[in-house]
Amino acid sequence: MGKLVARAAAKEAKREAKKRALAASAIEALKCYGYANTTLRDIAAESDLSLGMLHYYFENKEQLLIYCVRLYKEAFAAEIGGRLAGITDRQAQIRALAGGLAASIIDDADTHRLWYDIRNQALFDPVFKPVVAEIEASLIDLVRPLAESPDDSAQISVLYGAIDGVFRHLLERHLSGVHSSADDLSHAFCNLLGATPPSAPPSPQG
Amino acid sequence: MGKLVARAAAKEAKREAKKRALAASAIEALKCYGYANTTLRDIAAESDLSLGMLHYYFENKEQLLIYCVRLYKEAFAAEIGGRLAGITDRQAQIRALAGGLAASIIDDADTHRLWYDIRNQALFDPVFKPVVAEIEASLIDLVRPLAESPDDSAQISVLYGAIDGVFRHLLERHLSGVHSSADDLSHAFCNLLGATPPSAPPSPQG
DNA sequence: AAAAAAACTAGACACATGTCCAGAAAAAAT
DNA sequence: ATTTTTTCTGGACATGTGTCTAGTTTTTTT
Repeated sequence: MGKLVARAAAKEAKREAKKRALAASAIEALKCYGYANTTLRDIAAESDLSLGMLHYYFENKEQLLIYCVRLYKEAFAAEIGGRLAGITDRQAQIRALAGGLAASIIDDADTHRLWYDIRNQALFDPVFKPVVAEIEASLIDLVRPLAESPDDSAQISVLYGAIDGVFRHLLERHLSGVHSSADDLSHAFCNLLGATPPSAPPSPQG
Repeated sequence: MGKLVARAAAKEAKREAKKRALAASAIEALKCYGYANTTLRDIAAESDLSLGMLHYYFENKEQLLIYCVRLYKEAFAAEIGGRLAGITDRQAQIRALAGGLAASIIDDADTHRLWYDIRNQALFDPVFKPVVAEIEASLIDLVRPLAESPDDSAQISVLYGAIDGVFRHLLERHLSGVHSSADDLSHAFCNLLGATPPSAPPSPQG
C-alpha cells in the first residue's frame, strides 16, 4: 500500500507550508531593508522564529532569498497574466497591461523594489542568476504577445527593456514621493506602447 | 598679499588630485564586486594605500562611493554629451546617441553595472539619493532634446525610462555573455527611438 | 638646519552577521 | 505508554568589516 509514501508526502507538504509561511515573513523584512541590509535576525524576528530555524528550513541566506523571490514572481506573473488572459485585441491588451502595471506600482511598490534589488545582486553574484533569468523569462513571455513579430528576439528585447525601464523609473518616482495617479501611470505605458515614445495619435510636426 | 591663500589653494588642489586618484582605484575594485561586496580593505589594496588613509581622505565608505560615482558620471555624461553636441537633425541625434550607448555597453560594461548598483542602493539608503538624483537629472537632460515636447515631464519620463531600460537590459545580456555587435546594439536603440518598439517606418498592419 | 604640518602605517577595537551545535520540547509512530 | 522522529531554542563560534588612535615618516615652512 501507499501508506508510507502518503505519510511522507504529507510531511513534505507540511514542511513546504512552513517554508512558505517563513518566506512570506521574510519578504516583509526584505521589502523594507533590501537584501544586503536584512539580517537573518531581522527575518527571524519578523517570523517569530528563532535564528536556528532559518537554517533548519533553508540551507543559507541565499537559498532563502531565492525561495522568496520565486514566491513573489508567481504572484506577480499570475496577476498580470490573468489580466491579459483571453484578450486578443492588441489595443485592449495594451490597456490591460498598462492598467495592471500602473496598479502594481501603487500597490506593490516595496515588493518590486525588492525584485530590482535581487536582479541587481544577480549582476554580481552568480548564485542569483538562475532565478532572475527564470523570472525575467516569464516576464518576457508576458510581453511577447504585444510584439508584432513575437519571434524576433531583438525586437522582444527592446520591447521588454522599454516597458521594464519605464516601469522601474515610474516606480522610482513613486518611491521618492512623487505620486502620480493610476491613470497617469497607465497613460505612460499606453503612450509608450501605442505610439512612439512621445505624442498621442498623429501630431502636427513631423 | 595672496601668498598664503595661493598656498592653501595649492594644498587643496593636491589633496583633490590624491582623492581623485584614490577614487579611480576604488572604482576599479567596486566595478568588480559591487558596493556591498567591496570592503575598504579591497579598495586600500587596489590603491596601494593603507586602510587608515581612506578615512584620512574620506569621511566614510559612503562618502567615498559618492565621490566615485560623481567622477564616473562626469566622464559618461561628457562622452555622450560630446557625441550629441552640435547635432540638430533628429535622426542624426538618434543615431549618435544609439552609437554612443552601444559603444559604452561594450566598452564600459563594468562601470555601468556599478552605476546600476548604486542607483539601486539609493532605493533603500537615503544617503545615496542626492547623487543618484543629480546624475539621473543630467542623463535626462541628455535625452531631453530627443523629445517632441521637451517640456512635457511625463513624456520625458517615458522616454528616459525606455532608453534606460533598453540600455540596462542589453547591458545585462552583454554581461551574461550574450555578446551582440555594436551595430546590433545600436540598431536596438534606433529601433526604439525611430519608430514604435517594433517595425521600421510604416507597417502593413495597423 | 630646526620646527611644524601633512601624509602615512600598523594595529586594535567594537560590533554585526552567517553559521552551526547540543540539547529541550513537542509531535508522531509504534 | 514508550520510543522515535521532528521541531525548535538559546547561545557559541569564527569571521569580516567599518572605524579610530598612537605613533612614524615624509614633506613643507621658517
